Amino acid sequence: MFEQEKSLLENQLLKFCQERSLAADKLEWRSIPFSGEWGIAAPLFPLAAADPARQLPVPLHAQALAEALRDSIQLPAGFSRMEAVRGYLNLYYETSAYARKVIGSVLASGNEYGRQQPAGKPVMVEYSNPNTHKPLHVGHLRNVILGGSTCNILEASGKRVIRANYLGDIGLHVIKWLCNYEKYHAGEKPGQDKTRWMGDLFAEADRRFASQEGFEAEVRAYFARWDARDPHILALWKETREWSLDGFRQVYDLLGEHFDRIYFESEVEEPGKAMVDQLIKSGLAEDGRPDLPVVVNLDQIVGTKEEYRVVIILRSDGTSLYATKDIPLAVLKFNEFGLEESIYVVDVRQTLHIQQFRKILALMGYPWANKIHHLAYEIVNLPGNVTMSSREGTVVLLDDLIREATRRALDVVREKNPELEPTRMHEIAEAVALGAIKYPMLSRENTKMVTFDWESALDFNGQSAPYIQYAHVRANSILRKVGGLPDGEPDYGKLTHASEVNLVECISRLPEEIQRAAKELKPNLLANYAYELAKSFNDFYNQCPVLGAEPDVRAARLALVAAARLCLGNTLRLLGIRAPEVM
RNA sequence: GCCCUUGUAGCUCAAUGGACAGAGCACCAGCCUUCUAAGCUGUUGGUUGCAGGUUCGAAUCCUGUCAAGGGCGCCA
Repeated sequence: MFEQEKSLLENQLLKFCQERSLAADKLEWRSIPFSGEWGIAAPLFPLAAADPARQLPVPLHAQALAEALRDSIQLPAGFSRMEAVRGYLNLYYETSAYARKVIGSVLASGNEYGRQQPAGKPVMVEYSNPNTHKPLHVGHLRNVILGGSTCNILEASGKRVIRANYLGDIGLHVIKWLCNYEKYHAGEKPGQDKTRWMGDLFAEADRRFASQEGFEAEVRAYFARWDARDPHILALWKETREWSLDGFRQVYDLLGEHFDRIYFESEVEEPGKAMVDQLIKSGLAEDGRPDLPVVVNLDQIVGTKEEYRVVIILRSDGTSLYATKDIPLAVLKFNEFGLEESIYVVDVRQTLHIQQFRKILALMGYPWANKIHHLAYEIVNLPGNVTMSSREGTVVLLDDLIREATRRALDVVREKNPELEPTRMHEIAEAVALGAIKYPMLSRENTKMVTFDWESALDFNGQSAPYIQYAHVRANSILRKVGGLPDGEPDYGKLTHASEVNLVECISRLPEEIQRAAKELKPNLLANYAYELAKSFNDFYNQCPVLGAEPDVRAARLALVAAARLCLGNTLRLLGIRAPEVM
C-alpha cells in the first residue's frame, strides 16, 4: 500500500547498513502485532547476529541497532511515529493517510479490487472428474469446490486459467449400468433429477453384480459386445452418457462451476494404446503378454529403489488402465493449449500414480513433464473413519445434503424476512446452504481429512460461510439505507477507533492474500482470511454506529462500510460462495 | 519391508522461522425500543504426541521415536 514510502525507507536503511557494513539483504518487513494502530516492523535480529562488530548477545544488540536506526532515520510521509522495541524497529502508519489509500483504492477498483489482469501462457486445472452413470456424493464435493476455488484464485492472481474436467465415461461401471438398464429398465427415461436417477440405477446394478446369480456373467458378455463395438450398445452408451452429463451440468450450475474443456476417457483410450506400443518399441516398456501385463519398471530405469515402483500401463488382455490414458491425455493438454503449467486436483491416494506417469512423460522426452503439479487433498470421511463408497452404501448423497441444508436455511430466512417473495427466499436459502456446505471443505488445509457429519454441516453459526455472508448483508443493509455514498472524499482522520483501524488493515490485505493462496494453491488461506475480515467487520459494526454518527464521522464510516462490503463480496466469490444482499 | 500425510485447548481447526500460540463448537454468565441477535461481550480451557538437534529465536526446519490414516505389478 505504501510502496513509494517504503522504498524511501529502505534506501535509508540500506545506507545505515552500508555505513556499518551490515548484511542488508537480511532485512525484511512484517506487520506489528495489533494494539489499536497498524504499521510495519523490521526485526533486527538477523542483522545483529551477522554483525562482526557485535559485543552483546543478539537480542540486546538488535535492540541497540533498532534504537540507532530510530535516531538516524527520517520518518517518511505516511507514517506517524517510529519506535524501537525488543529488537524491532516499528513504524506506525499515519492512520488517515493509510485509510485514504486503502479505502480509496477499494472503492476505485470495485469488484476488481485485489485482482490482476490475466496474462501469459495458460494454466490448466483438471478437477471434478466424475464417473458417468454414477451418483455424486459429498466425497466428490471437496474436489469440485477445491478445484473451482483454486481456478478463481489463480485467475484473480493474474493467470489465464483453463478449467478442465476429465470424465470417466467408460469401464466396468458403465457396462454394469447399461446391462442392468437394458435388462430391467429398458425404455425408461430419467426424471427431473437426472444424477439421482442415474445413481439409483447404478446402485441397483452394483447390487445385482455383487449378489445376483448370473448377472456378472451377463455383464461380462455385455462387455465383450462393447469391445466389439456393437452399434446398439454404442448408441445406448452415448444416449445414457448424455443423461449423466445433463445431470452433472445441473449440479455444476447449482454449485456455480463451469468448464472450458471436457475430456473423456473414451477419447484417450485408443491414443493410449498406441502410446503403449511406442513405449514398447522404444524399450521403456516391457511387454509380458499374453500372460503378463505391459509394464514400465521405473525404479530400474531411473535407478531408484522402491520409489517409483513398477507401473502397469496395459492389462495382459490388452485392455486399458488408468495409466494408459493419463499419458496421452497429458500430451493432448499441452499440445492443445501450450500450457505454462498443468495442475491435477486429485485425492492424495493417487500421489504415486501421478508421480509415475509424470516420470514416464519425462523419460519420453517431454520437456514440460515437470510442469505437472498434483494438488493433493485428503478425502471426506464419515464419523468413525468410514470411507464414502457408493459400493458400500456409506455415502451422503450431494442431492440429499443440499436439499436438507436448503430446507433449514429457508426456515431461518422465512422467519427473519417474512416479507420477501418466496422465490427470493429460496434463492437466499440456497446461497446460505451451499456456502455452509462448501466452507468447511475450503477452510481446512488440503492435506487434512474432512469428517462429514450432519450436525456441523448444517450449522449456520460461528466460523462458517453464513457468518461471512451475514457480515456482507449487514454492510449492504447500512448502505441500502443511505442510498449512496455522499459526494466528495470524507475525512478519513475520523477513523480512529481500534476496530476501524483494524478493519482498514484487514481490507488492505486482500491482494497479498490472493497472491499467496495462488502461489501455494491453498484456498484455505483465503477462507481463513474471509472469516477474519468478517470478524473485523462485525467487531466494527458492534462498536461503531454508522447511520447515527455525526456527519463527518458518518461519511468516513460509510466509505469504510462500502469498502468492506466490496472486499467481503470479492473474497466470497473467490471461494465460490455467493454473497447475498439480504438474508 | 519401503514411502507419503497427520498429531496444537474436552471436540473441530488457525498461526509467511519472529513479539504473550489464536478462532469456532461445547459449557457457564450477560446483551435486542438503537444500522438484521445467522450477531456481540465476558469466564474456563495449552509441557504444540515424546526425546534430541540446528538457530539470536522453533508449533513451524533436521534426526530419532510413538500413535492414527493412506499408498506400493493387471482398481480408478
